[in-house]
Amino acid sequence: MIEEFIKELFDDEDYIEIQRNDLAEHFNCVPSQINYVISTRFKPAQGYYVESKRGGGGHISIRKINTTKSNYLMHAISSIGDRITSQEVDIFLSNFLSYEVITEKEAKLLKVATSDNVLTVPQNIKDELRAKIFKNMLINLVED
Amino acid sequence: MIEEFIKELFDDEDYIEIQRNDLAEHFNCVPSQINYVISTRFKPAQGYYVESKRGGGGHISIRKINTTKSNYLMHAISSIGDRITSQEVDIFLSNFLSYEVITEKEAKLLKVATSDNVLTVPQNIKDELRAKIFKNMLINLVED
DNA sequence: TTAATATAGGTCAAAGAAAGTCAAGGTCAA
DNA sequence: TTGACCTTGACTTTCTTTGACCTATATTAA
Repeated sequence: MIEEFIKELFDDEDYIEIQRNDLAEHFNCVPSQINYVISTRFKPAQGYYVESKRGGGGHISIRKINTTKSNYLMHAISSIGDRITSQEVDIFLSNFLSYEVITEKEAKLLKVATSDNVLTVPQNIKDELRAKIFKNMLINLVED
Repeated sequence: MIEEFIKELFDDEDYIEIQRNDLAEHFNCVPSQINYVISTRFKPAQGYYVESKRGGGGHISIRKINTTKSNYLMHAISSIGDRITSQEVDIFLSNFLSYEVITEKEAKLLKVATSDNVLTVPQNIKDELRAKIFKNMLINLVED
């Protein structure tokens, strides 16, 4: 019941905040019951990220993480061949950004690490090296 | 609430002055509550520099400082020469992490993009390329 | 020019308000 | 009757609120 209740709270949003004691009272159970539900039903593996704060005004916040992001990235990675140009990287990045699978900061890191200016190696191996760096970095952005 | 209120006061400026008693009255709390908020939410580590003056016309001034993180990173960047080994990168990263100037995820990206496995170029230019990639990525982590 | 007074802000410790942990016991289906 | 899952509550940890008392600065009166 508590699990259901919390999930309904999301209602289109991907972030909610609850108060442990209030919820416990609402369900007429001990507060630690809430912890139990959260730790068994809202694990990262289930696609949730939980934070909390104690003391006055304290609360528990739960964020839905988009597991499809990982799938999206994995798909992109496998579609990249042995070589990639700087322009192609740009296209990937702008797609990733518009689908919000990576952050601005991460995009910048990816771009810089694969930019022509930085990769001062002979033309014939540049795109190959770029593909290696790019793919390996992306793999590390896939969440588990 | 008080934290929010103060942060909104900045509104493009990087310097504000508040009066402790006024603020306390506005929020209907004891004046020392203001001190509490300031000391927990506007620490130097959070990028703020606080000064105050007692007596008539007294006030508390808060200045947004260019986070020490940026300075720390800038310093690190300029200390890196034209070449760097993979082991040296590791040391930098573990320092960055312990000073919390970068996130785990960013550290992973930096490591991957500069790792020996990924940089498949001749030994003699490997450390040089690594330094270029590393420094350029770091520059993009410096916030403004 | 002092001395007194008013007007700020500072400190700290105690009490209060949440949330976290963990182990003991309960339930129930296989 | 055993194992997986759930419930409970005593105790702990973390964060916030409050108020009594302290210190610094400005203003005014003597």
